[in-house]
Amino acid sequence: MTDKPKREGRVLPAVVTVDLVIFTVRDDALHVLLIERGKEPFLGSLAIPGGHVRDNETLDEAAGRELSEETQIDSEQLHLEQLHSYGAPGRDPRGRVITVAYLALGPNLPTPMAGTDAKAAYWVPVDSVLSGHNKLAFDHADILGDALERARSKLEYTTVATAFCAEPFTVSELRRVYEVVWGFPLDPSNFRRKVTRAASFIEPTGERRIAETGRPAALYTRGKAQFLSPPLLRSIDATAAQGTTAPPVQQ
Amino acid sequence: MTDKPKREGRVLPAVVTVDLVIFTVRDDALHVLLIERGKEPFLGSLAIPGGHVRDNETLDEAAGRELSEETQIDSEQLHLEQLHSYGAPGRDPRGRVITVAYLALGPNLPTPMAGTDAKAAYWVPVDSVLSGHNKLAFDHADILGDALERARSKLEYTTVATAFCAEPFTVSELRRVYEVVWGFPLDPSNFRRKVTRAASFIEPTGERRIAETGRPAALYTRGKAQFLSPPLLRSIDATAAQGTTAPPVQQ
DNA sequence: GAGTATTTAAGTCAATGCGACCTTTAGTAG
DNA sequence: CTACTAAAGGTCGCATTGACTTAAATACTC
Repeated sequence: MTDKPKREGRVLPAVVTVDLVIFTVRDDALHVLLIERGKEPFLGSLAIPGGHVRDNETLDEAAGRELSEETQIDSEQLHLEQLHSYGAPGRDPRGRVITVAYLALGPNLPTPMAGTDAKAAYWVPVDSVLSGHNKLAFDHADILGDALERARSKLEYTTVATAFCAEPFTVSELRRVYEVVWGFPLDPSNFRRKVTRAASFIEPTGERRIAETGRPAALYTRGKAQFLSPPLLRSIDATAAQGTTAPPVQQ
Repeated sequence: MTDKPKREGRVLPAVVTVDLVIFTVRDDALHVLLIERGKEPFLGSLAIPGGHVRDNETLDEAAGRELSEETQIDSEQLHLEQLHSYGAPGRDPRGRVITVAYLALGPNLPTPMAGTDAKAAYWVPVDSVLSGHNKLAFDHADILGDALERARSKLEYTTVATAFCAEPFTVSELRRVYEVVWGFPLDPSNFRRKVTRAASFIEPTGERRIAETGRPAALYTRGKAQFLSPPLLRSIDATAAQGTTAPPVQQ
């Protein structure tokens, strides 16, 4: 609705941006793409990438454009969804800025070497940010926290975990995604039973991958299912678990 | 991020609004609060209520303010959460308007007789809108559809269903909420077993309500639990069920 | 080539949760 | 007192899951 009279002069025209929390799994840890700010405010601070929405594009298109600018990856390859909007009056010292945050998930991506912007970009382990010595700019720590919880819960009842895997992938690689995002180990056998019996979660290719050691693993591609029913729940007592580094791998 | 240069003149200052999808259960059907628009565009059309975000308030505060303006109800009583943001270029013919949609759930509310605005407001059955002969203004039909799906899925894994019930309430009233929102009947006995054994979903008051007929029902208040674990899933085959009127009550 | 290490894959079993269905309880109406 | 109604509680079988064990397939070592 937009038909309120602009009485009291309190109605605001605002700047609208999109910010992206881009997650990937590398080195058995969840990483987020951060940029180093090149200007005030928060010059030199780390921040999640983003940019202005242009006047001829939808919010989703703006997010997709920023994503490919930052990662130089075909944004079709990545999972991208709107997360939440943030618009507290003081969140940007320059004025009223409403940002629509997006969550992107992708397989181990190349380090983006200075994208279209001259900003330096890095993959940073998420838990090193959250246990944060170097604080993020603006309210980006809140956004990152919300994105992490969204990702964790989406792994429970959807099939998005496959977005973290480059095709083809093995069941162990998929399990490693769950372990790294949730922060605790899963039983390999029960996990295999769950994902292979779930309808259209993963599809066998018939191929096998010869590992350096151990039995060759069967390869799979993403199935067409979007949801996991019944869900794969984080165990109730493990809900308190925190940390996003590699969980203690059971030896 | 807000540090992009305004090159190309394509960066837009936009109008930001909040729109509210307010659901309640009355007469065994899910209803949504709609207003009749008093000015162009879409003069005379039905729309979900909303208004501009003011320059000194957060998005949540703007939503809460609009909610109490429209319903004249203490917004503390209602469940209110951000739903999604909509900002397609053409969604408002007057210019670029980004709206942050909120979802509100409440017990059977009074019909708001012309709130602070002179607009007429009505409770309308949701399925009569969706099977829609009278189309909603703007992209409000999309917003309503997203809100309905959000409400349906939130009933599965959270305890928000109690937000539809005025305290104290009975198990049957709570079950009726699920049936009306999901659109199909539930087994009364299994539902009772589920909600009474779930930790802190509902708390018995010790009181009973004498009905016109049948055994008196025990009364409950909302428990402190926010999540339902394990969730109460819509049955898999019933996922295709549609409609939000009263499901066929098993006689 | 036999044995070991390692990882994948499959199987077992008890406990839990749930759908379907039935029985009992506590009130009203006649 | 009897019929009726809705609440409340119980039973039983099936599917899923967690914990654990066993088998299979490869590389490496001696």
